[in-house]
Amino acid sequence: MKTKKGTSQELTRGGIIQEAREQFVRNDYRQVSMRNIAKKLGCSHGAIYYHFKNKAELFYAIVEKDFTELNQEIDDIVNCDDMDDNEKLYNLFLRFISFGLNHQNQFEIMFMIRHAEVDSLSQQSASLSYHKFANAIQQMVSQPIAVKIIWSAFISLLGFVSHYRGYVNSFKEAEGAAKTHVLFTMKALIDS
Amino acid sequence: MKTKKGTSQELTRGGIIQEAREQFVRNDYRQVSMRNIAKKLGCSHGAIYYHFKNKAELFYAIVEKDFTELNQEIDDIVNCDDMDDNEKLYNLFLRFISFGLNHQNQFEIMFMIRHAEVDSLSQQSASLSYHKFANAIQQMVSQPIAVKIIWSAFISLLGFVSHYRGYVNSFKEAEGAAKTHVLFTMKALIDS
DNA sequence: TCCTCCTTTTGACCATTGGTCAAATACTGT
DNA sequence: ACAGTATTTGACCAATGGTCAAAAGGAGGA
Repeated sequence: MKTKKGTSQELTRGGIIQEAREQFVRNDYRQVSMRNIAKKLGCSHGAIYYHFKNKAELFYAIVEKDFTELNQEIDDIVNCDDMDDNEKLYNLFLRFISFGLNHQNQFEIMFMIRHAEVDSLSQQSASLSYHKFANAIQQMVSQPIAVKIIWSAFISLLGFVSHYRGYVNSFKEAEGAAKTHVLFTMKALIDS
Repeated sequence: MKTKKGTSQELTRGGIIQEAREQFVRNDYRQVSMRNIAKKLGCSHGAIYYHFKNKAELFYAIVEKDFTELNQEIDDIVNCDDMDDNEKLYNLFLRFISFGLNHQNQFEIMFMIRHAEVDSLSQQSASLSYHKFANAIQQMVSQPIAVKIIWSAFISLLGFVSHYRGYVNSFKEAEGAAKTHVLFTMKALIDS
């Protein structure tokens, strides 16, 4: 049986992830330590290694969950009936940035920083999210657009997140600049 | 007297920087260790701390030098007489990306990653380079452009470097994509 | 040559990290 | 109660950045 202690104090994957996420929200991958997570959980750091092979795997568990959320958001916009294509595109871009700035450290690991430890795990998820994003764009634009151009648009949004992460604590703080940048990016995309 | 050993084996700021740069080119800030630099220099790691207050200061010394180079390149393009404004803009953007991908780890510290240790030092240089860049753009475009738009163009280029760093070892390997992205960014900038 | 003063350098030391693992502990089913 | 398995512990390892008293190396003067 995998289930154990029906009592109070159990150390579960879920519990570890929860605490790890809390630390991960505020600090970057390398600043968060297994020992500190353990301390907050009231267990030894060794115990965490029973539930997760290593730090990378623990963080990937978080990243994966959050990216499911991003994929869902993309789908929601694509399937929404209340907007025309232009509005959809605008919202898609803005949501992408919003997600990036509200999940800064997860985003960093997925799309920005190459991290030998985490890469092998995150690459697939990142690629999946990108393809959802690219497909969404294709559907929202009247004439077919070169893949290269979509890629440039993606890169452009990535740049926004890449720069503002660290300067800003949440999307709200950069909302104005984000809207400008989204319009900027749309202009290049649509007039192509 | 500051001067010492007229003999062979002296440990100088310059020598340390040179070795540090070599390591910094291949590895990221946190992967480079003072101890390894010392080992390659044939001295103890403590000795480096005599010449540099800490790791951040050592790396800033490198970063600063490289950014002087970037500023120079920007000036060269602005003052060049063989190109019209559009060509200049194209080259400015491409050179910016080129610099970013050929100085990945320096660039990362200057424009991308927020690093409490290094930030206080690098902020000024980064800001200076950005302003040179922004002014150059203003000069190359016929009608005056909103500051916000220039900022978006900068962010867009930053995104390119931000993503390709780590996937690619030098500008050459991403040249094709870079050209596409530069044209993409110019389109948004000029049609504004 | 020897002694002093100042500049460098050393290497032991500290705290902290990710990770491992044998041994101890807590549970579960019988 | 016992056996067997699922967890936890904490000592241990190899790194890291950083500090600092002590040692070494030089230059100049007597």
